[in-house]
Amino acid sequence: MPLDERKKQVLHAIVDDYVSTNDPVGSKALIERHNFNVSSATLRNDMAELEKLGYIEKPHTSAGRIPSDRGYREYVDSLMTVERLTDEEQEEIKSRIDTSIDEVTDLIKNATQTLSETTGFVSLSMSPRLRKSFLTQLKILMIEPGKALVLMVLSAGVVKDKIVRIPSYVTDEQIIKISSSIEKHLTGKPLDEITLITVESSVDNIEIPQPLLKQVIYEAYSAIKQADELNIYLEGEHRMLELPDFSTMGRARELLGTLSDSSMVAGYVNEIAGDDTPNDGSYMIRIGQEITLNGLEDCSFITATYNLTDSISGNIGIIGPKRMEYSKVISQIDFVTTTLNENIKKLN
Amino acid sequence: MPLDERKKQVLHAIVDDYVSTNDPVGSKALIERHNFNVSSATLRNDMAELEKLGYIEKPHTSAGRIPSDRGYREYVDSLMTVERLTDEEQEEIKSRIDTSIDEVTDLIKNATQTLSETTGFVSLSMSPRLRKSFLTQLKILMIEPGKALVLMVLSAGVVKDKIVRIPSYVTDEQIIKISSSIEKHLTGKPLDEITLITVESSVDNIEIPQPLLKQVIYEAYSAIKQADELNIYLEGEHRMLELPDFSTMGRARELLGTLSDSSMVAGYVNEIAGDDTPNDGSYMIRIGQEITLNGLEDCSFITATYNLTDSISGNIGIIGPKRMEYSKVISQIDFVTTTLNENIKKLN
DNA sequence: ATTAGCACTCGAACTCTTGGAGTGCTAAAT
DNA sequence: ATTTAGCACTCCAAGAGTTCGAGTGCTAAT
Repeated sequence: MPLDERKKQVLHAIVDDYVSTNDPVGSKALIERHNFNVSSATLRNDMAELEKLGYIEKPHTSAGRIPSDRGYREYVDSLMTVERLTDEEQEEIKSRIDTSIDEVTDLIKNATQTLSETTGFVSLSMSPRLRKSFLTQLKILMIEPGKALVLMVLSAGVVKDKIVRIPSYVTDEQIIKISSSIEKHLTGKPLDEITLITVESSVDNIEIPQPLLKQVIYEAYSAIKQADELNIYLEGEHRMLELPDFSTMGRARELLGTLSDSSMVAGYVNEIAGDDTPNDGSYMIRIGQEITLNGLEDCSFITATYNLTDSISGNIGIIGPKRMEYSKVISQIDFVTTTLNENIKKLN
Repeated sequence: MPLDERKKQVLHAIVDDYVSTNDPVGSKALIERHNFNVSSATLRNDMAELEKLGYIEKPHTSAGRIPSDRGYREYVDSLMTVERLTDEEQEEIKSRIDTSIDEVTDLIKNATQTLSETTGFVSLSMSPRLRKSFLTQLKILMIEPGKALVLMVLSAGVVKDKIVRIPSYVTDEQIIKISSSIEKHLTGKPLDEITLITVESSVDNIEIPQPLLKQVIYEAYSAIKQADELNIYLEGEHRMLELPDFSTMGRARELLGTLSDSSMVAGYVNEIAGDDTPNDGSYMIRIGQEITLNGLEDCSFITATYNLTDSISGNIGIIGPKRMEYSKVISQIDFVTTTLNENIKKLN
């Protein structure tokens, strides 16, 4: 049974009021603050109904109501309207984003910081998933005997490198040979199509002792694979302590404890980013219990997608209390992401 | 007036008890827990004296005493004895340190994490100060038109690189020329002796248009300078929330807020690392108000020095509550640092 | 379907009380 | 000159009790 118009308004109002006051909202307060042309008793009936349907709940018998996860979900999906930021707000964000940065990763970091500052929440960004990008250059450079640098340039203009250990008697010439041979065969290949076998077969007819060759190749391969790893960057954890929602030590502790395990968070973000294909290419939301990470039951995740190229993208977003101004936060994320994308384009 | 023997013992006992119980300690409790062969009244007199001298203080009239910053300082400087860790504790630490890591920065990170885990406090490491290290290789590699990678290998075996923008009409050959010319002249020079002028003069007689050359050189120079920047790595901030010392939101907020500004912390650590020349090459301590960072009035800093080479070193240490088991923590830091140094050596 | 009225609930905030651990001081003992 | 026993005093922490107000659900009337 779909909600009738007034019930929708009531739910909308409850979410708005609760978000702004942080107090459970009661029927009387609702009447005072909004122009329902009915009495509080009527609202009480509506609220009882909304509770039965699972949209709102009461912390205890004689308190007002607060939105449940489902209530927030309904609000986000069908009730709210996302407004554009005002010109001032846009200006504010733009001014914080440093346009002089010329390395993509720094650019993304900068946008992430901006996001945390403007929302007041934890922000995060995930490195682009590079499995679809392809190698444009691969060089192995001798650093000193026993130590080499594998340097890769990927299609997105991303540069990755890794120091690898090699047998100390491998010579400069041998490395150069191996390097150019691998490069010749692998250039243009997507990262996820490169396997140990591909790498090995790319150096077929080189007159270098097998075991030695094997080891160098293995190191080169693992360097390539490492370039494909997920990287997450979290920013502004301490801001969570400012929020009344986490003003009890227990909650705060659990939350920051979980966030400190960044690879766990990364895994989760990656998961939800894969789940939804963002409808209009915009944002994905997870609310409260929908989040499977420990200690984030009172949080919401909102992530958007930024693009390095048409096919290579990463995520940027926030983790905030589920009691947040979704409309505003979404438009902030949206604007930051848009600005970020523009700046990335300018770099190419 | 130096403290007489019993007063020293009293102060020692007060610090020990307060650290382990987190309760202000009174004369009776002291008698109960320690073998002073005097009455509580005598201890009361001693305590009054110690208070007059500024070693201890009372939170309020009818509470026990707690050590003042000065009291901790006395304890650390002259009272405590640093014990070796037990074999089990050493084993514990060793097992957490991953010996298979083969990149120095990862090694340091790993040691820092271990330090936070074993102490339960925030740990930190500062990248080595590289100004004294010298260039062993410098290459500029073309990535794509308009984009190049400056790659530096420093004497300590450290590899640094930076993507730089260059005019898009600079050709591969030109870059190679510039690169090898800079490398030839700069190899062997300590970082802090490299100025823009040095770099410029190293490419004196190259037949490349001046303005273009200038820009490439400037970028190369700034890449070199960037390699010399201080980098700090902080780990385990969330653990501070577990401590009773920061169980009030206000303190916790302020603390984490300050720690979130890592460049500020870096600046401070650098400062104190420069202040003291560690006597026996071991650790430096700052207690309570001695720390000039906001919100760290109830903390102590302990840092030690790790060495990449004889002349190149960085810092590793912890930030914990000033109410900590100094003796134990110091030996933990000491052991982690020793282990780290050993592992670094193994890499060379 | 809506509303007025009413009895009932429950937590937040306050006050009050009590108990215990601590102190400083004084006067006697060593 | 130290040390100690004794005592009056202080003050916080914790628990118990009280009050207050915003909320609720239900019923009967509109």
